[in-house]
Amino acid sequence: MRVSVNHSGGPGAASEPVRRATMRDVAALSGVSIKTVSRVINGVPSVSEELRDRVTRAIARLDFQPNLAASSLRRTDGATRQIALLLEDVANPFSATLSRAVEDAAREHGTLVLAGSLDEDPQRERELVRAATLHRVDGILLVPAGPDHGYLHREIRNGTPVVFADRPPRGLAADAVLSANAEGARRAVLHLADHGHTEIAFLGDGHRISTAVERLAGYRAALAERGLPERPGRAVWDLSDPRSAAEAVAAMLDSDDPPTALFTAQNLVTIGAIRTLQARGLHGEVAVVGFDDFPMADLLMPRVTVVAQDVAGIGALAVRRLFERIAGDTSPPREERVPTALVVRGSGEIPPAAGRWSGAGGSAPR
Amino acid sequence: MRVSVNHSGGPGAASEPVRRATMRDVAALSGVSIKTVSRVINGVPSVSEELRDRVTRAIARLDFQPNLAASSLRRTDGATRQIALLLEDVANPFSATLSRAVEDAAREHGTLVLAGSLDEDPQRERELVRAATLHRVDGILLVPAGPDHGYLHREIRNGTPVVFADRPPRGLAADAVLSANAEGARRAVLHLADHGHTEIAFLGDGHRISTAVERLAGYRAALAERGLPERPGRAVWDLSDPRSAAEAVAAMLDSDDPPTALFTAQNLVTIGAIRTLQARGLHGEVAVVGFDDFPMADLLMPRVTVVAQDVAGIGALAVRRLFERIAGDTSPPREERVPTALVVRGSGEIPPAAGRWSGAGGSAPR
DNA sequence: TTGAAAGCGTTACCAC
DNA sequence: GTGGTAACGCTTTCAA
Repeated sequence: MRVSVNHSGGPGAASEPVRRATMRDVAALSGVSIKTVSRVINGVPSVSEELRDRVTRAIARLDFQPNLAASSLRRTDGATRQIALLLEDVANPFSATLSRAVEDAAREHGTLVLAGSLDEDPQRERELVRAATLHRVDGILLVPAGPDHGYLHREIRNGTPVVFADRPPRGLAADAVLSANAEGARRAVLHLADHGHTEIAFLGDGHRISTAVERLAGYRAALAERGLPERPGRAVWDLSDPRSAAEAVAAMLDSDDPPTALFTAQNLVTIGAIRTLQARGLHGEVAVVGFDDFPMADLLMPRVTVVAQDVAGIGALAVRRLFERIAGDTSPPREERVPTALVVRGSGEIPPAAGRWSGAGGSAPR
Repeated sequence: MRVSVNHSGGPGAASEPVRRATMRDVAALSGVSIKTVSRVINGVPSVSEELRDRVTRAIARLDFQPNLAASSLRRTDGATRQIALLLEDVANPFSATLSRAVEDAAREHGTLVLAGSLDEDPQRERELVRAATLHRVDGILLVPAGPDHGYLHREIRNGTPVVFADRPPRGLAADAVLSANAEGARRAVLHLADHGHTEIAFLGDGHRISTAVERLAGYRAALAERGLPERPGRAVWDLSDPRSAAEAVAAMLDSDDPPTALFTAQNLVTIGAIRTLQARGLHGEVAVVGFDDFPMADLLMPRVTVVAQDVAGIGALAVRRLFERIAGDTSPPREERVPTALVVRGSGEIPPAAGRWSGAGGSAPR
C-alpha cells in the first residue's frame, strides 16, 4: 500500500507526476474489496454505513478520482459522457450561441462537449466525425458542411446517434432540428414589399447550403404572392463572407436597375451589405432585412431589421433529441422546425427612394 | 469469426447497434496475432508488407475503428488526445475567438477540445476542472473565474498540466499568457487626453478580475502622466453586462460634473456605454475608447476606437505552452504578455464638447 | 519479424 | 451485504 504523498522532490528534481490512486489503492487503504469501492462510487445502496464511511475517507485521503475512460470501457452501455458538436465555426455568433445552448443541456446530463469547426469543408466534416467516433462519443450533433451524409449510416449503425441542426441530412434518414427558413424569408420579403418595394434583391450564401435554398424559395414565394416579377440578376449566391457580400451589393447598386431593398439571407451577408451601403452613404436609402440576428444589429444606424432565428432553441431541441437517442429511443427520425420572428428595427422600413413606387421618396428616416 | 454485417433487421425491428469490430476481429480475419494488428495501426515499421496488407484489408472490411480510450488506458503516457478549454462563455466574442485559435492548434496535435463555460462562477470552475480530470484530459487551458487556484496544485501534481490565458493564476505557480493590460489601458487614456480630454471616466467589469485591476492601473498611470486629477466617482466597477454599464454611464452623465470621455475597460461595458450615448444622442459628443475589439465596432456611428487584444495570439501562445507541458517540459512557469494595438476609428477622437478645454467644442466629426 | 501473456482501471457476473 | 474472478480493448514485455 505504498501511496506516497509527493514531497516535491529534492532540489532541482522536477516533481514527477505521482501515480494516480486507483480503486485498488482505495480498497487497500480502507480494507475492503475493490468491488465495494466501486459500489460506493456508483452509489449502490447495498453497502453498510461503516464500509461506506471508510471508503469515502480513503477516497478523500488519496484524492482518488475514478477513471471515466476505464469505467466506460467496461460498462455495458459503454457511455463516455461526451458528445461531439460539429458546426461551422465556433467563433461565429450563430455557432457560438448554439454551442452554449448545447453545453448547458449537456451539463444536465453530466456530459462534456467536444466542439469542432468544419469551415464548410465536407472533408473536415468526415475527419471530425471519425475523430469523434474514435473517442467513442455518446452522440454527435452536426451542422453539416458536406452535401451527402450517407457515410453516417455506418456510425449510426455502430451505435453513435447523430442529430442534425440547422441543416437537414441528405442521403440519410436522421433527426433534424431546423429553422422555418422559407417561411421566415417569405415574411421578410413581404415586409419589404408592404413598405412599397418592388425591386427587392436576394443575397445568399452557398447555393448548395440547404438553408440558403429554402430562404430563396421563401423570397420567391413572397414575390409571387405580391405579383412582383423576378428580375434577372436580382438573386445572388455564394456570398461566403462579408467581403464578397459587400462586393455583390456594390455591383448591384452600379447596375442599370438597382434594387431599392435587400433581403440578405445570412448573417455575414447582412453585415457585408451594410458595409457597402454605409460606404456609399446609402444606409438611409436602401432598405435591408437580414436573416438571422447578430450582436450589434440594434446599435447600427439605422438599426437592422432581421428575421431572428431561435438559435438557442434549435440547440436545446437538437440536444434533447440527441439524448433521447442516446437513451435508446428508436422511433423513426423526426424533423422539427423552429419558428423565426421578424424583429422590426428600422432598416427594413425605409421606403423606396425613387421611381416606381408612388409613396414618399428620398429622405432617410430620422 | 462471426462479424455480421447488419441487414437492417425485419419490419419494425429497431436496428440494434452491431457490436463494433475489435482488434481481435481484425486479427482473426487477417490470420495474424492481435499484436501485429496493433503494430500496423500504430505504424510500427517492422511488419512485413504482406501482413500489413492483409491487416489493412481486414480493417477496411470490418470498418474497424481503434478504441482510443482503451488505447490510452494501457499506454504508458496515458494520453487521451483531449484537452479542456475552460473559459468565460463560449458564446461571447472573446471566448469564441480564443476557442477557435485553441481548436486550430489542437488539431495539429491530433487533439480534440472539450469546451466549457464558467460564467465567472468559481464553483463552476472547480466542477469543470474536476470533470476534465475525470476524463483524463491531457491538459487544461483555463481562463479562470475564481480568485484562488491553489486547488490546482493537486491536478498538476497528478499529471494534468494547466496553462492560464487572459488572467493569471493566484496561489499557484503556473504558465500564463496575458494581454498587456496596463500598457494598453494607458495608451487608450493617453489617447483621450491628447485629444483634449481632462474628464475621463473609467468603466470596468468585476473588481476582482485581474484584467480589470490592471486596466485601472493603466488608466491611473495615464492620468498621472498627464497631470490630470482623479476625480471621485469617475471610476466605476463591477459592470458585468451591457445593461449595468449602460446604467452606470447614464448616472455619470446625470451627475454635476459629467465626463467628456469614457474609457470602457471591457467588451460588454463598451457596448452598454454606447447604447446609453446613442439613446441620449450623445454618441457624437462624448468620446469613447474601449478595451478589446468587438465584431461590429467599425460599423457603428461613430466607429468605435478600441485597444484591440490579440485574442487569437493569446490562444495560440497558450495552447503552444500547454502542449509543451504535455510533452514533458518541466521548466519553471512563465508569464507571457501579448501586446495590444490601438485601433483609431472615430469615437476616441471626438474633442471635449464644452468647458474646461479650449479646443473646438460641440460638433461631431464627419 | 512475429506472437503469447500480462496488465491498464474499471464493471459484470456469480458466488458466499 | 460482500468479494473473487473474468473481461472490456488495447499496449507492453518478453520470448521465439
